[in-house]
Amino acid sequence: MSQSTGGTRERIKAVALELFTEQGYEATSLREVAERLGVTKAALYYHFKSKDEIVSSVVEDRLERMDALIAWAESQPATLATRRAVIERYADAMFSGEQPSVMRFFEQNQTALKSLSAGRELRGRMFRLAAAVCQGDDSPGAQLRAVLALFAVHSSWFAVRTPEITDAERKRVALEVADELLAAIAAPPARP
Amino acid sequence: MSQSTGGTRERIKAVALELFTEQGYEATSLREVAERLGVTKAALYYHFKSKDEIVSSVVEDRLERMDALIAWAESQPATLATRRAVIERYADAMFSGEQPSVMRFFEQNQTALKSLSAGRELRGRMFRLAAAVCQGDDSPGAQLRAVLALFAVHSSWFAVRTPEITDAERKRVALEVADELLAAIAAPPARP
DNA sequence: ACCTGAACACCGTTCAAGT
DNA sequence: ACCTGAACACCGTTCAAGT
Repeated sequence: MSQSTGGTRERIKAVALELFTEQGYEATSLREVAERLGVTKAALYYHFKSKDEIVSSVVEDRLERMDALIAWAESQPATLATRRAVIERYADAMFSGEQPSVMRFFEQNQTALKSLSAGRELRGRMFRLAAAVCQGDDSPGAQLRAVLALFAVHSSWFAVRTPEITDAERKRVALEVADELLAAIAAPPARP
Repeated sequence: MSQSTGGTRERIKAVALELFTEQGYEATSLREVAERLGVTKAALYYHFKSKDEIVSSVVEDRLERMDALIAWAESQPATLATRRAVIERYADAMFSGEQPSVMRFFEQNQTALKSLSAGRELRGRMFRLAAAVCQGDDSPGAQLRAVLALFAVHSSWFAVRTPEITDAERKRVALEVADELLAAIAAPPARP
């Protein structure tokens, strides 16, 4: 509908995501992005308000997915089954569609993301999701286990150095380790 | 001995570490560092070859500690007791002396560190240490658990949001969770 | 040995101007 | 609506020059 900007806006997003992931956000200049598109640096500012805002648009989908997941997680009972389901859905989201590239970008640019609005939003969502995962047990141990269970999904992308391992295998092992961590979070007494 | 540079070099390191941690490496300009010291930007280049090299000098101690720990870890038998001892020593190093500030810098600047020589060195050491921790079991699950055990130490700094928790408590809970993860790494058959 | 002043190429951003 | 050219203040780095 409001897609009046032809394809240029999408092409900028794609090229920026690629370069930001390869070289890092700060290390990639808008001149490079513009050159790759055969366009002038100033042209980018017709489509985006700032460099920061290019990242926001890339990360948008992911933020929405996380919001949906958080809402769902918070609506479920605080049981082990819920915790496992949340992590599994998270892993599904991370390993599916075009999210893996966004994911690699995220891993590469954690620090830069801190000073970007989109980055702070993402970080906030991670903490809310972790809180939802350890819902019903707010002990330090539970908080740490919840965060590490989410990290297990992320880490499986780079921590496992076995050659020729498939994405499916990475996911399986991530969930296996996450499950162990979650099992040590206490479930509150069942409510009548 | 070769400490001919009075105290300026050390003052630069201290101020840079502080600002880099607060605002991030890329977001901190050398002008800010210089101004804080009442000195000109160019003066910094008398003491350091580049901005990058300021970080290297800050991270130097830590690299040496990690080298020592890796060497020790690799010389020990591949038992659960060793894995636990490595993580415990790692935690001790992270929680002691002036390392906590370097640690926070490290957490804040993971991405920037990737394009810095010092950062790549640190990352390399982390992987070697993880490999040493899961020595004797190179399955994907073991690799992931080893990395997460190290992460547990790091994460305890920010993942646990309980107010008024002490550093000692953070360390205790980190080691508790790490121990669980390590227990699931297989020990090779004992050698005669 | 220690530091300054001035210059360098590059950065993100703005804006009047063109089609 | 879409893009350019030229300018802005700022960045990291260099270097001749001062003490």
